[in-house]
Amino acid sequence: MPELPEVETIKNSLSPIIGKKIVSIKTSDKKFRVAAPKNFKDLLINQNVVKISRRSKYILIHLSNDYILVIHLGMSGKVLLDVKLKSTTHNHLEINLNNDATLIFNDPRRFGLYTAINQSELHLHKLFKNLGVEPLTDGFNPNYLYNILKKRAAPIKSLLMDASIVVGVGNIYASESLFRANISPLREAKSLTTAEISALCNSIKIVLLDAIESGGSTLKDYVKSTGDVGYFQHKFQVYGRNGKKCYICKTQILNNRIAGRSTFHCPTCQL
DNA sequence: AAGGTTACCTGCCCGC
DNA sequence: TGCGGGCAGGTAACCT
Repeated sequence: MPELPEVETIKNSLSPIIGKKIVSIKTSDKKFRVAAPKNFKDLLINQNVVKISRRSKYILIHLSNDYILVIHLGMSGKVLLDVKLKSTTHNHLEINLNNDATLIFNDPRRFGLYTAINQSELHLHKLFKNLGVEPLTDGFNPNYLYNILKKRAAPIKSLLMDASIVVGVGNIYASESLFRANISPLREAKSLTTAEISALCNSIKIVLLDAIESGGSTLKDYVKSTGDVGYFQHKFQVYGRNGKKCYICKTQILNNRIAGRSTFHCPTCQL
């Protein structure tokens, strides 16, 4: 489900659990691509939530024993605080806190994960050690991007979704950022001019910030931990608009498959 | 080594 | 109504 804006929105909505203590935990014991450690519950029980942060598309819930409850939502994951779902079939984590609140991690497709990692080992962990820069930091700038893109022949859109280059940009925001920078997603990365790279870098930041401000994008049933929906989907210029007219020039929006993913763009506005 | 393809899962929507 | 196919916001293992 979520890209950076959705994960950031969910993270922010979890602030009510800061300072609360974990009193009980129920897991589904269903198989995930990354298994939680055997002593997962022991690592969490009786610990206080110290703070909540985000790295890439991972939600990090920092505990008083220096362990971090790590949650990734994959394509279909949700994190809910005191919200009842129609079906609890895919609840994999139910965490009860000492204020009677319940945190739920629900994920039908199980492309996400939950685990506990010691704070001191996080940056060495296989899930984190190859992650690139955060797009909303100064480390993500035209110079950084140029030095990587100049050597690469892949379509620019594929590289925007490569988390070893820049994290958090998924299939929606890659298409939306390229539209706003007037760059075709099919372009060879190394063919981009420095001016185009600057525009793209800027577009990515603006689109992500705008989406965060809108509470993320709700496609099917994306909900914040409060159960509320996001609104950025109403601002999509190209994503999912295959065959519809470009809002700028009225040309039909195209859907191409790039590295196995649907990719939307306006062939007139984006060159 | 880079880039494309496939697999991992369930649910939903569409056409027959 | 039922079934099969295709698709879905992510990631990583695997092939050229």
